[in-house]
Amino acid sequence: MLAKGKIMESPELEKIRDEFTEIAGQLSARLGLSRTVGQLYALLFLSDEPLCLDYMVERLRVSKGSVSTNIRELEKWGGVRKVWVKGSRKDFYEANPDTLKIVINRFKGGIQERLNEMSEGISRFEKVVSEIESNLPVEEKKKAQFYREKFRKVKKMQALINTFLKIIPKKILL
Amino acid sequence: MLAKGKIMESPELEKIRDEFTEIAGQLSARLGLSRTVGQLYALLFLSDEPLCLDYMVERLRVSKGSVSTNIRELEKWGGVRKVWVKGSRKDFYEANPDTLKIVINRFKGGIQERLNEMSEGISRFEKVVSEIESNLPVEEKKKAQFYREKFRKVKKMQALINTFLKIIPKKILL
DNA sequence: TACTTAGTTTAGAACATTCTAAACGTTCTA
DNA sequence: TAGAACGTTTAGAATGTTCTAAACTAAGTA
Repeated sequence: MLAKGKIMESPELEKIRDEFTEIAGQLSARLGLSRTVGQLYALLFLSDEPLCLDYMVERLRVSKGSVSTNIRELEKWGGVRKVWVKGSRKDFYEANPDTLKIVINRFKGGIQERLNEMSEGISRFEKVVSEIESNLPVEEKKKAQFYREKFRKVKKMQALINTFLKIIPKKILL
Repeated sequence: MLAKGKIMESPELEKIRDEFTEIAGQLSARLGLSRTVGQLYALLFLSDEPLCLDYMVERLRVSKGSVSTNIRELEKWGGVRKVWVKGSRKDFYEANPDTLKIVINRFKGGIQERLNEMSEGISRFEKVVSEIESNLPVEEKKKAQFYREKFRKVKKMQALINTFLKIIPKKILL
């Protein structure tokens, strides 16, 4: 199953590895990823050699389909990469050791997407308000003004977050 | 329904408000909160007066139970606060205007909890490894060493994230 | 060509989350 | 004290996600 054939493991080390992957799985689930994604990454992170699908299936007791789907998900955002192991026609994977970078990039990407969605909405709203404002009765005009103010606040927040996201890598990575 | 009696609204402004809350709801859902929490906060954020449960029920077309539960969730982490409106025995709420602070605090808290869980695990693992290491066969000793190294890496990451979380408020808030 | 091996895709099962509707407990009012 | 007003709690419905099992595709091997 392993790249260079299976070796016997001490039950204690085996247990540590299982618990490690389990914790990573929970972490992953809490962060909005699937549990299996976290488990897979952890398993590879804690391995000194590339692993094949069947091995991961056996170790984590999950279905082959699930491993297949989730490992490709991981691959998509650079969490693991496929490696060649000569003498085998299986796919082997190894973890990208730069865990922090992976997490941060994914995280940044997600936030930025959301911010963009919000921005589109806000622009649209501002446009509508300026179009209708002159035709509103006094009371409503006040409300329109109030909305404007709020939209400005939201945009300011978005800008803050954006500049902040840009400085993250410098601050945290080395 | 409103604190000072209901006023007619222009349909355009009404539509903007509904879309605004909708977007906030989606944002909220993506960030791991319930959709309704986001909608409630957005509705209050965009209101120039405190709102009561029934009004929120009517505006968002969600059940009273859901509003009750979710507004208290929001209250718990400082997103909204209950205000007194004289002449009514209803509960009125207003949004904490410091949106960014709320989000960041919640976010920080969540991450820190997860880090602590991880830390506990890692400490336990390190203890076990050092206890059993001397009794392991050569091949396994190497693996134990390898595990140690990985644990050290994880701890280093945790430390980085922790110091980073501490500087967030200064960097982003004002 | 038939068989084996490996990975992918998919229909539906299992599960967790969040909602609704309704019952409920309190507090106020007449 | 009866009834209304209000918010809370809860059982179960609706929904969404992620898994499994099995069918499938592709590629190597005998």
